[in-house]
Amino acid sequence: MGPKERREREREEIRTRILDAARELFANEGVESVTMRRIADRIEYSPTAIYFHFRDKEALLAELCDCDFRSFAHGFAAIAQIPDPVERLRAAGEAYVSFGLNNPSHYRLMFMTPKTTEANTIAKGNPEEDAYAFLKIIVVDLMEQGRFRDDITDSDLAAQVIWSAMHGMVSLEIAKCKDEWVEWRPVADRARATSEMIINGLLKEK
Amino acid sequence: MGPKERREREREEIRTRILDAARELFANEGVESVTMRRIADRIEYSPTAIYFHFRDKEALLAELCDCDFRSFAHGFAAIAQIPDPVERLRAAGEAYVSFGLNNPSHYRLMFMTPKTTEANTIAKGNPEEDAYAFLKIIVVDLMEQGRFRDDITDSDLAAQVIWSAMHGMVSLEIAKCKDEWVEWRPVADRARATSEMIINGLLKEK
DNA sequence: AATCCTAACTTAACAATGTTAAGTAACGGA
DNA sequence: TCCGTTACTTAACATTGTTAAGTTAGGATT
Repeated sequence: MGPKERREREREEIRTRILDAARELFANEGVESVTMRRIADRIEYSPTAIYFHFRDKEALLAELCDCDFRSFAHGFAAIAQIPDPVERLRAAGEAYVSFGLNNPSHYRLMFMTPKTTEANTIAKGNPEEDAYAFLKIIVVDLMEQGRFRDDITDSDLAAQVIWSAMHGMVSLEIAKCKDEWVEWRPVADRARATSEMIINGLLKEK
Repeated sequence: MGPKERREREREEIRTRILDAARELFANEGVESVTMRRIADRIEYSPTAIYFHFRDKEALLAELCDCDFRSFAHGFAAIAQIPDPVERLRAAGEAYVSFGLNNPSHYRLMFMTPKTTEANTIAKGNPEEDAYAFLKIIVVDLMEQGRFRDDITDSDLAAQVIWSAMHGMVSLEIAKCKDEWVEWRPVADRARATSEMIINGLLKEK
């Protein structure tokens, strides 16, 4: 079955070329520059050709988002080696913030935009692809070591609260950094203070 | 100067009619339903008439946003009466979350959408119009009573960290509540846990 | 080998959007 | 009475996502 496989391969190739073009536009010029026509220009196809490979623009963006989630999770690989879960949590927080500030377009698409599609291809629960799973391992490690305050027993709840707090910092920075209404403290200071608040607020003293 | 004033008044009236129509569309059908043509339909004017009263769509939305910020801040009036700043903080957090969950469209526009315009008409620093100022008063009260941990001395930094954490909760709920990737705990539980984390994380024990 | 069919496109078009250009009607001041 | 400004309207433009209707090339079928 030679020709059939070649066709399949070629189809996959143009698919990734579309995704790459979209990703590049997206990262360089922001989400509003990602139009079907501009993607098409870049790969020297007509705009309609894209529809043969993706149901619609949203499906294309969803697939981009999936890739981003995976590479985002990969970014935590080195941190997974840190033995002390408190230090690991601190490092993960720092990495999370760095990602958001360095990739605001991606962060917005990933975490600040309501999704209408539900299907994704992330290996749920695998910490190498699923950053939430990575965080949960930290939380469970902390819990097993008895580091949490006694009233905190739900590891999912704890993980979600931790994530939310860091997300709040990053997303507010992305959405409101231009706003002069508030005298913003440097984002690095806010990040550190948030980390310490999380640790002091959830863990036992000392 | 009779006619001139009447003109002025009529002008103001149609202006608010435009804003009201936009607000209604916005609250009922989401931000993507707010088009110049639909607003125009509602007030039985042509779409171009709106441009005589607002520079462009963004200016219109910015003005809506201003109104929302003001009424948002007004929502804290009753809470201002609570004498104990810790209880006031708790109540403010609850009110903040309620507002976000009950008005997700407004919340998105106010806090989750990067602004390109800078001018607004909020009385900065007045806690009746400026919710950040309201929060800051709580923080300053706490600080004057010596309730904060010793390493926390910057009231703006503290206010921003508190706000971020609550915002993270609300915004994640709005953007990702449909996402089945995470086994979300009930948002009310997350809200309470976040509040407690803030209080335990920033204040002295007991 | 001739035919057909389907996969992979292209061109043209549609409807919806924000926005602008050009025209018009009314009304107050000179 | 005339003029000009104010407050609009109609028509149009450019840009978007998306679809309809071809077209072409190459493997499969008879």
